[in-house]
Parts: sequence; C-alpha cells; structure tokens
Amino acid sequence: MRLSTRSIGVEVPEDFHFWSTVWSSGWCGLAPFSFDEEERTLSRVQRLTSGKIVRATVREERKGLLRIRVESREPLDEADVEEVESVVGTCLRLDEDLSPFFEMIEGYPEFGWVREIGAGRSIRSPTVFEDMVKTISSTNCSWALTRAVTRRLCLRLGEPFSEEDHTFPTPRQVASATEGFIKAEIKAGYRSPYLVELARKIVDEGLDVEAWRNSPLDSVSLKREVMKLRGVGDYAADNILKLLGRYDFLALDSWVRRKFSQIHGKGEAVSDREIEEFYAPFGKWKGLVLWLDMIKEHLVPKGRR
DNA sequence: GCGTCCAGGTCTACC
DNA sequence: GGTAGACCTGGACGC
Repeated sequence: MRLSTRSIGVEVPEDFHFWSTVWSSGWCGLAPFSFDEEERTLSRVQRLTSGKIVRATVREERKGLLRIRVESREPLDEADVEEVESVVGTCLRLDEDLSPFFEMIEGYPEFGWVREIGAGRSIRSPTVFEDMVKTISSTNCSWALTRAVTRRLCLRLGEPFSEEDHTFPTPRQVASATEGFIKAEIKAGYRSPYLVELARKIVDEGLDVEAWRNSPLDSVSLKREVMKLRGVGDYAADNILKLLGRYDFLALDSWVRRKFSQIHGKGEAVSDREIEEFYAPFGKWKGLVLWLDMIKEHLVPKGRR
C-alpha cells in the first residue's frame, strides 16, 4: 500500500510542553493512541469527516512549534489538513487556558517544578464519548485489561488504517453491537451493557455528551448529569470531569490512595477525608494538584526532584 | 499447571 | 444513607 504523507507545523502557546502533556496520563497508551518514548512522538489513527483514514504522528520540532506527520492512502485536501490540526489541538488541549492555575501554583514553592517542566496539561480523546468509554473500561480492573479492551474495541468495531491500527469506534458503531458481542469478543465483562447503553443513548436518544466540554453547568451539577449514566460512579465521574477540564474533584481510586499513602502517609492507610483536607486549599484546582503530586516522580527526572 | 487474589469501582438489594 | 455482596477479566503470585 502506497501512502501519501503531509507535514503540518502547528504553533503552540508559550506555556505548552509537549512531552509533559503526553506523558501525564496513561491515555497515551490506549488505542488508537500510541507513543514512542525514545523518539518522543505521539501517534493516533483517525477517521476524518471526508471518510479518509489517517495516521497522525506528532513531535515537538522546537519550543513553540509542533510538527504533525500525516499518513493517508488518499491525498489530503485543505479541509482534511485543518481537521487533523483541530483533532491534535483538542487532544493536546491547546485551547485550555491554564494561566490561572499556573498563577495559583506560584504561591506554593513545593510545586515549583510544575512551572519548571511545564506540567499541568494531559492528553484527552478527540471526543467525550471516547473518553467516557475508556474511563468506564478502566474501572475495577488492571490497567492491562483497560488497554486490552480499548484495543479490541478498535480492532473489532473501528475502521482499519492498517492491519494493526484501527480507528476508535463511533457511538453508532458501538451501538450497533450487541451486549453479547461486547462481552464475548471485547471481553469488557459486566461493563459491556454500560458501553452499549451509553452509545445507544447518544445515537437513539440524542444525548449530547460532546456539549459537556462547553457546558454552562457548574461542576457539581455537571457531575450529577454524568453520573446518570450506568457504569459511571463517583470515581469515573470525577475522571470524566477532569477530561472535560474541570478539576474540582479528586477522582480517588485505589492507585491514588496507595500512592498518597506512600508520599504523605509513610505507607500507612489514609482516609479519603484526610486526602480531601490535604488538597482543599487548592480549591477548584485540587484535582489537578493531586494528580500532579501523584505523578511527580514519573514526570521529573531524578536529579531535578 | 492450577488455584487464588485483586486491581486505577459500580450497582443493587437490604437494613 | 450506609453497607454487603456480586460482578468480568487477566496478570501476579504461591504452591
């Protein structure tokens, strides 16, 4: 198969740091995302509105400029190129203004490293639907299972770019599958009906989850809306709100509880209330501060901690 | 090789 | 409103 290739340069804000953004969550390893740690690239297979399926690979060319390499079986026109730029911008949250957060964190010397390495952003999916499916697939299971379920969803329900790389399925593609199929072939277990139900609410009942990224609702009301969906409990709703750019909640799961205990509790059990109180001073940014606190050793090179 | 445990939780029934 | 038990899968671990 002969591929055509386009190269696109994208200017990014001064406070944007590419690899910190990619490396700040496990999302970069969930299909159809993939990454190369050595080359410091992030890739994604994506179906464009025109129907063309592309693979976009992003790297930082220099400070303030990203380079996107787009591979496609068909030549791309300007509308396709603009859409790729838009998708990359959404995934990297280029439109998210974190300057109030950076101003707030200036007052906390122990978080000086955040500004220094440009931490704060983390990648998300082009659609809220994809983020929700991935979040539901991450509950009560190992990360390995989340990765396997996500990959199988792409391979079995998405559209192929190559044998190994498929797009993430649309709500319509998931809605057309049966619970039995999701259970048997995707192996999502008891979460299977939740995934089909979410997709069918979008397709058949017109639930507009994409509008949540610009919702006028306050975070508490928005969380209540998100939790109306089956399979979305307290943790999942908090995580989805983080992906929507709302950091008012902590998204406490067993990994975070264990990590907090190691960092701040000398390895002893710490209650959720104590964790809440610890991050309360950070107000509406507390979810983001907690997450950065948890992943500091993952982001900051040993000598600079 | 086999059995058990449990992981980046949620739902339902019951009190 | 609080709590116990069930729920899928698959990797890790002990034997």
